Amino acid sequence: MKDETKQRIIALLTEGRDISTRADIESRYPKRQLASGAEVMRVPPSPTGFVHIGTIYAGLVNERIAHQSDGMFLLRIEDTDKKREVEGSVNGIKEAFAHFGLDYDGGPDKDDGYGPYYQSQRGDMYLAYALELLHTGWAYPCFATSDELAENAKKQQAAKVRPGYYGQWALWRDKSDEEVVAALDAGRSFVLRFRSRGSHDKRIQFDDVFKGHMEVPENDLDVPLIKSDEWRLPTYHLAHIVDDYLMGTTKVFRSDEWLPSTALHIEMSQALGLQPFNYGHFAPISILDKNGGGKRKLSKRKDPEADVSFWIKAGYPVSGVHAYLLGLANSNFEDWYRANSDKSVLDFRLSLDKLAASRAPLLDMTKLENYTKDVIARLPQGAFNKEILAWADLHDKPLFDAMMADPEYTNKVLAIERDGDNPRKDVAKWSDAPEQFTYFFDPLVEPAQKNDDEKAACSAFLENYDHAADKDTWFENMKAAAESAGYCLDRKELKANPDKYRGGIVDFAGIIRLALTGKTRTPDLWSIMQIMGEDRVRARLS
RNA sequence: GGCCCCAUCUUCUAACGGUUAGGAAAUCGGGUUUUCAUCCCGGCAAUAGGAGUUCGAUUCUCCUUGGGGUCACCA
Repeated sequence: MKDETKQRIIALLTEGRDISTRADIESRYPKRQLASGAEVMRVPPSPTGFVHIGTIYAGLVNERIAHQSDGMFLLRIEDTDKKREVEGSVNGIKEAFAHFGLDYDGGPDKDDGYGPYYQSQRGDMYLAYALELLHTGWAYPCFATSDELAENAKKQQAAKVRPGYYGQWALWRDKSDEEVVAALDAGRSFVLRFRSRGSHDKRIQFDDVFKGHMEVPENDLDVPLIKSDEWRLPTYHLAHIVDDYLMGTTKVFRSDEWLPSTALHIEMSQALGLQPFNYGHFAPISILDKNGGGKRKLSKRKDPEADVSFWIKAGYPVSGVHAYLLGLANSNFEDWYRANSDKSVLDFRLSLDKLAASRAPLLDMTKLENYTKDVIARLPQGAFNKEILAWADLHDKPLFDAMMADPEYTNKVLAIERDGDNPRKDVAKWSDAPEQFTYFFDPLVEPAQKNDDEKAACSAFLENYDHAADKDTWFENMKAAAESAGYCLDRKELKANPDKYRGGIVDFAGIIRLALTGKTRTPDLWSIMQIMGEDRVRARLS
């Protein structure tokens, strides 16, 4: 291609804008001054909808590796596809990162000197590198229409050859200068494509942080570098190379879907005279298909738990989520967690060699709740109250109002059986609050309908009830009530003559519990009654 | 279809080539708590299949099967 033609292409790409040279740009982004061993990690979500829990997982891993090594953690918004962009997504990303405690050192609205962290604001930089590639013969314009591309693919399918834009199938790779000029004259739109020098028959090697030594075919795809749209933004491939180079990324962690394009990214690095990145590919979190189809990637459509706003609304405590995710990343976390119950989960040191996430781990909400229950049980009372109230304020106004109406009573309610070495573990997420506490608040409780047996049991209980009694005496009283109502106090006796009794003390207590709370599983009855007060107890049982 | 990744209990996983294949979650059973939980103890449960290398294979090699990814002007 003649220089003159290249100049025309450049003029069209830049639309008269003054594009800095690569040297200029690189002088503005000097190498970061960091201690040796410090890692610069990043997570690059695209603002195309809600935030995926996998992004939080990747974010946590990258953030831990960065900050454990006194390095930097960056959040880069990959918004090069303006058509797919969804309004408000960036806010969602920022909120989700804030919610899950992923503090980035560089990111949207937080420039550490290596920004901007919106790719759409870095267009000129990508162009500078793209133009260099054009000059050095590593790029060329392609005027193919989508119809032509589709026809190409059809032919390849018919010929049973490997699909893709490469070699002889690269329509515009070897066009003459005249043909390019003609297309330019006709005003046809074009993309700038990479001119690969690789061969599918040859193999290249690289070391993956997680998967170890890899050997794959060389890239030979002439992928688009710069799109034909009005913004002239780059595709992911170019943006990744340029950004991670300028931002000083030391390790590129990404999900497995990027593995096949790693050969391309290595070739592109070489085309720009750069050292290829240190890549690490991990399997994305998946979920068990409800229709029995087996494991699959967590899908935004079918699985509400893929969306972090589900997690936030449900009110899973952040450190419990951290614990679960850390356990997914490093299986030795569980042992550490048990041995260090007094420490913050973020004191755990994540190790890369154990993060051999080879298979897609299944999201296990039950195991997650096992962690969150424990985390909540360990929470200081003040923090617990604050979280419950905050959740209720947002999601259960009646409960919130009832709680606020009598703070002293509410404090007692929320503190029930949370002290001591073995606190209750009834609450796995803040949205469990209504189920656990609503029954304490009169305005929210429907009077229980009692059958004759229940009525008899309740009145027997009340006859023997002494609100001022201590727990032991209270229990003696309950036993007396049970006996008078026809319940057996002795297990063996009950087992021997089950027909002689209405049931055991367990059954009697169960009736009282149900009448008092409407539930079969609650904290200790005496404690509940002490908190509720005599009037309320008598009202509910009569 | 080509290429690539992956394969241990139901789930998450551990095991320098030598272990009764370990732990955790779930589940089941027992115990403590004269109620509910907590807590403690125990049970059930796996190396996808087939060759090969080796004294010895979950571990290394190959094949088969199965799952996933990719081959877009999406990232």
